Amino acid sequence: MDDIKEVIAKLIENAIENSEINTQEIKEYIEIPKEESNGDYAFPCFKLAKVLRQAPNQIAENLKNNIITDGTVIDKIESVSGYLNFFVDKSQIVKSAIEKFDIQKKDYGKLDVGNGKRVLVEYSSPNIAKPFHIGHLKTTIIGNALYNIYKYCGYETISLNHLGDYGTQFAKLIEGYKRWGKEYDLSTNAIDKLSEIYKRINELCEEDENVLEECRQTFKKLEGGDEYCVKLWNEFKELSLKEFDKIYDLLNVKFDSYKGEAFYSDKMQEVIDILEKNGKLTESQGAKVVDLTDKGIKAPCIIQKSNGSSIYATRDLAAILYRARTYDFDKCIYVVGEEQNLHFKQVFEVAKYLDLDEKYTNGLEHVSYGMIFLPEGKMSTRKGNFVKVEDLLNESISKAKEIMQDRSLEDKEKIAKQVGIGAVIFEDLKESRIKNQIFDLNEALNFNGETGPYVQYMAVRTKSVLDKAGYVPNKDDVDFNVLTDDSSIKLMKLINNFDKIILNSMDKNEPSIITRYSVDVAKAYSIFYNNNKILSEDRESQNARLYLTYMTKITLENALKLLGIEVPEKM
RNA sequence: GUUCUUGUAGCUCAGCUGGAUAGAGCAGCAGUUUCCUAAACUGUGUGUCGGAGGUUCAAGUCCUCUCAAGAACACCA
Repeated sequence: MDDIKEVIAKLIENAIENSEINTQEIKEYIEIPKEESNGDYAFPCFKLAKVLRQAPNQIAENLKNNIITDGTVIDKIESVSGYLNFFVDKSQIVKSAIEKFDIQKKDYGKLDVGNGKRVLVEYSSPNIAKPFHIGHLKTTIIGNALYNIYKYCGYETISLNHLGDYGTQFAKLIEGYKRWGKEYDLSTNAIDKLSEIYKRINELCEEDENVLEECRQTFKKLEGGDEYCVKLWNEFKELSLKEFDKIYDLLNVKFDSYKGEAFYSDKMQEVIDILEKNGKLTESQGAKVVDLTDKGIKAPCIIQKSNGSSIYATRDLAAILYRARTYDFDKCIYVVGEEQNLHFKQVFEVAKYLDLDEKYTNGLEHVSYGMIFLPEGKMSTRKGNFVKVEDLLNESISKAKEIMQDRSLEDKEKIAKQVGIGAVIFEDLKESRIKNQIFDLNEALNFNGETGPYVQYMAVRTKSVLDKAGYVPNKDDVDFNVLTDDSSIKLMKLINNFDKIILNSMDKNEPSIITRYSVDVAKAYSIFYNNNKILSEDRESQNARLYLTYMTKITLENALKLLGIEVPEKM
């Protein structure tokens, strides 16, 4: 339908007796009216008022008289209060949309803007030995969706799970294990027990400053490669990964690399050396820092603690060096909560002092998202008030099962999983990333209205209609005029927008744009379905409607796939 | 205190890079299954777009100020 826009722009250009305004400019001004009664395209004449020294409504009126629509795709033109409204021949809209779809079919919406470029997506990055709660869900789900979206746009995409497997917290755990390890059997529910130990040692640290100091010393030992500490650390890590993989399997999330913070522990010295060489390191209160006040950041970035041990900023910097060399990335995005805004601002600034090519430092981007609260407040692993992802998913799955119990379906187990998990993923991708969210179980388990199951249901519906028909018609067998009613046109126009939606979603790193779009398509199909009998004796109209059903099916499936949601065969 | 983010219907949120009468879902109420799956569809809303100024032919959208909520602000990540 871009071709139609082009035609309109040309028509307008030819009608304007002023060469200062070119087609490109006009094309940018052309918009799609919200109200259908205002046509398919509209050209606001206000911007021309100054150039042409005429009132907008007069310009519109003149243009209307000067534009010759004979032999074009334009049915009629109306001039309404400064707007020039274009009504396009409906069958042309249908034709244009179908031809565009037919080129790609199953790959509909796929783009090539990223061809030859590589993007790294760091996400999930849970802390070892801590329960995977709903606070970690957003980064995992958003990151996975972005990974899919970039890939669909032609990028070579690499997913990184930057495990939180380092730091004083570990030393605390080791200290706790030393004290009470014998009381726990780590062969089952390891994470629950480890977090219990973590909770206990934290309480002790709060009571006794000496214990905290002991933990800091233990961290130094761990960093120094102390055998006992490293052995424990490895054990904890393996136990944790096993638990995380259970959830990643459920969510169908995969990582190309699990290199956590510890991996960079021996790569930090280089960061310090380069910064030192470039004269960027200063001593402050015993610590080595990079001052960033000239960059408008008041807080300095700590590179080395006063006791000589490392800090996470240094590890992130080492990771940037490593990734630039290993992956030669064009873009490296970090899907991490907004509470780390300052941290990434600092790290990205300091990265510019690491003698890296600008390509890399310009490609760094923090994709932040809002916080999740429980109705009773902030979640805290230490205090033990959190909702585990595993529990949430299981609850969602049993809810799906419950709804299905009276239906005769095969493999309800599988369907319940697809629907239950789809609902949770969808819920997390529905709103703009940045919004804070108070977790509401009822809302998460609501399967009616603008939800995952709703969109899945519509996708399944397209499948069963096609199944019942037993064939997918050929493009050439479609009579475009069958699809010119309001509900068909609306659906057709929406489907035609898919590529623009994907591009927009990628540009903004905002999967919710696709989520909302999928609801729009599903809703439009539902209305179309209710208004039109698809399967009928009339072969002409059946073919046309079946083809639109096929277009809807592919669009919904691809949209959901980008979000990381499966479509069941039946539900 | 400083910086960042958010503020749109009872609740949760859309609102494209300023454009025509600000939209959905949920909750509520009232309807729709001899007809391709009712996880559906139809109808039903008196909104100071947090407030005040300003820019513009045009502001929910841009600028300034202000109020409220959340977050961050040196050796946790």
